Amino acid sequence: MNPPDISESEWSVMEALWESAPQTASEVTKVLRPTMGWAENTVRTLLTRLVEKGALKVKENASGTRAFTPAVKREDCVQAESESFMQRIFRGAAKPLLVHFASNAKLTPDEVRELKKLLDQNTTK
Amino acid sequence: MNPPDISESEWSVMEALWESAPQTASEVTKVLRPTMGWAENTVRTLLTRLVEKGALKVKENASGTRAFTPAVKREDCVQAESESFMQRIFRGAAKPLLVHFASNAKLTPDEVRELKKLLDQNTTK
DNA sequence: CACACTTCACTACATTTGTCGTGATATGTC
DNA sequence: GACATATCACGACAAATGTAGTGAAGTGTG
Repeated sequence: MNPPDISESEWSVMEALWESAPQTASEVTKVLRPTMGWAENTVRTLLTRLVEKGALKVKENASGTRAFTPAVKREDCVQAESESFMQRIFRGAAKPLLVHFASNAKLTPDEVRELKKLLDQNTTK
Repeated sequence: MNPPDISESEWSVMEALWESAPQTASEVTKVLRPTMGWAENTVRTLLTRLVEKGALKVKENASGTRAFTPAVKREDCVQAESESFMQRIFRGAAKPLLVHFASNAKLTPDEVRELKKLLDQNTTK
């Protein structure tokens, strides 16, 4: 039910597929090679592991090649990672976390306005 | 210069020592056993690894036993972990991160007020 | 059809992490 | 001084991660 654990390298692969899916192994490789510099087999290994973990689904097309599609929603994974990060580093407390990032971030006045609005909704909700 | 990578289990050990230092291995064990259920040797291994990584310093006292003290500041480690988390999950962008946590957190009106103030300072700074 | 190229399934192998166990040493207690 | 205890340094070992190589099998091309 919960999104599976996705390692750092695997996360890059997932991003490529959340961005656009389905994609074959070679397609994903083409996308990631510039940034990651990975050999195609490396990408294939990551894809296989992600399928085993249930994070991806494979679809075999007519010509026998396979394409990969996310089986979990990005938002769910973000949620899970965020939760675990907050636990680990901020002892589960949202406020210190927000304080940390709100103090360190460089934001435009517009973004600040938007965030303040979100915070207001938070209160009233 | 940069804080070393600190794994999840290791982080618990660091927390114990940031909380109070110096402490001997047995003291740290006593602190962590209830929550973690670790054998003393497990704690010792983690301590040793943290020393190797340069996250802890050892001080041998008169009686030959050793006590551990953080060699890196918690704030610096939090900073590093936060940065890498933001990179990984939010592609380095602070705003979506803040949106995520601001939307999901349960905050008291007071906390909301405080955060809004922080955001304002952010703008003017 | 024979060969080159693509796609895969397997295997491999070093590191890091999580969890200890063993055996030597040092110390406090009778 | 002999024994129970506490403390350490080392070694162990499985699972997860990062990063590929090999060899078989399918496919398009002359």
